[in-house]
Amino acid sequence: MMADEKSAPKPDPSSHPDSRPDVLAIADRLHSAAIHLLRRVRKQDVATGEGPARLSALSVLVFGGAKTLGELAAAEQVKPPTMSRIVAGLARSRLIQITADPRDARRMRIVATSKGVRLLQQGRQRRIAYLASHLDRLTPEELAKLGEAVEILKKLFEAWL
Amino acid sequence: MMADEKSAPKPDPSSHPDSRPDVLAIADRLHSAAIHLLRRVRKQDVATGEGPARLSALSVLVFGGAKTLGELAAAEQVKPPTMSRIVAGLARSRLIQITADPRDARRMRIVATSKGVRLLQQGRQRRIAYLASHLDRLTPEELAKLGEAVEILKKLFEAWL
DNA sequence: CACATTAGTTAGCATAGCTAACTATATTTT
DNA sequence: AAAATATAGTTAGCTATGCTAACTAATGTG
Repeated sequence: MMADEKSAPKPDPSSHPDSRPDVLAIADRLHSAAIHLLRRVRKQDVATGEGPARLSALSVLVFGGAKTLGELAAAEQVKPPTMSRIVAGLARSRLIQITADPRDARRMRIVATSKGVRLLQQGRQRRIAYLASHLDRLTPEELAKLGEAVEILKKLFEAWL
Repeated sequence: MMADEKSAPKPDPSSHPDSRPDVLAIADRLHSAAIHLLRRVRKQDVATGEGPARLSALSVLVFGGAKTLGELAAAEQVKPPTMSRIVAGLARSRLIQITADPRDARRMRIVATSKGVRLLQQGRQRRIAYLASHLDRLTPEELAKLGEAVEILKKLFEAWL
């Protein structure tokens, strides 16, 4: 895990394309906050018995429907051989079902099984409940600000890649 | 990577300790936003030539000063054998310096070398600059809200573990 | 001094990432 | 239609990160 890295070195606006000098400082702390958040939440996933790459690929299938191996690899930003092994592991645990594509024998059609859906939803439930139990310490005003910030980020990500 | 998972199932306030029903929804989206953010920013680290575990351990040393192997393992929430290999890798790349503790020959004193400090700062620079270049699309108002939210999270984390 | 505790290492296992080289099927070109 | 090319996945083999169990070495403690 990254260390706290509280204080970034002072940005020098004259040598940087950013028009506003505080953007770097906010980027810095946002980065640090995201690391801290996930570091804490991820520990809940151990209870599912599956590793993070498998859980993540499974979530693509559960929320996005049937995919080929190549589509899954692209969605996860991973190379095909890597996804090949992840898929093999998920199949061994009976969390996905693989069938042949009738149009193109090279392709595989991958779907989550009901067991896969169940496992993912329970894991998600655990993570979110854990995070929510801590957010519960915040005041309603703080919570509202957090909600707004998340919406801003969501919008930003849509225009990112 | 986790899929988007936009819409959480409606929370049932009667069956959950949360007094406010929207806490779960905010937790859900905050979690998703953190995943998306780090997924994007982490790719900048490839340029350092070191893996994430080594960079993270190195950052603890750079920002926290000398540590023993056990202290590093605790800071990274990792078991000693894991940290043992991470430290070996960092030493091989001359990013850290290991000396014996004169008081206790079992302990090792680990510090970042100037090469280590340089590498970490450059990597950090890259990550933050990349993130900042995207945050630059936001309005000053949005940026300010983001800054507030980060402060709220920071405060929350301090009272977390 | 004998025994227990503590700090790190070694061995061995699993997951997860990569590239290079392969097989099998489709598509395109000649 | 045959040959060449392109595409989908797999296999083999490397590195890095995580773990537990079992070990060595040094320190404390009775």
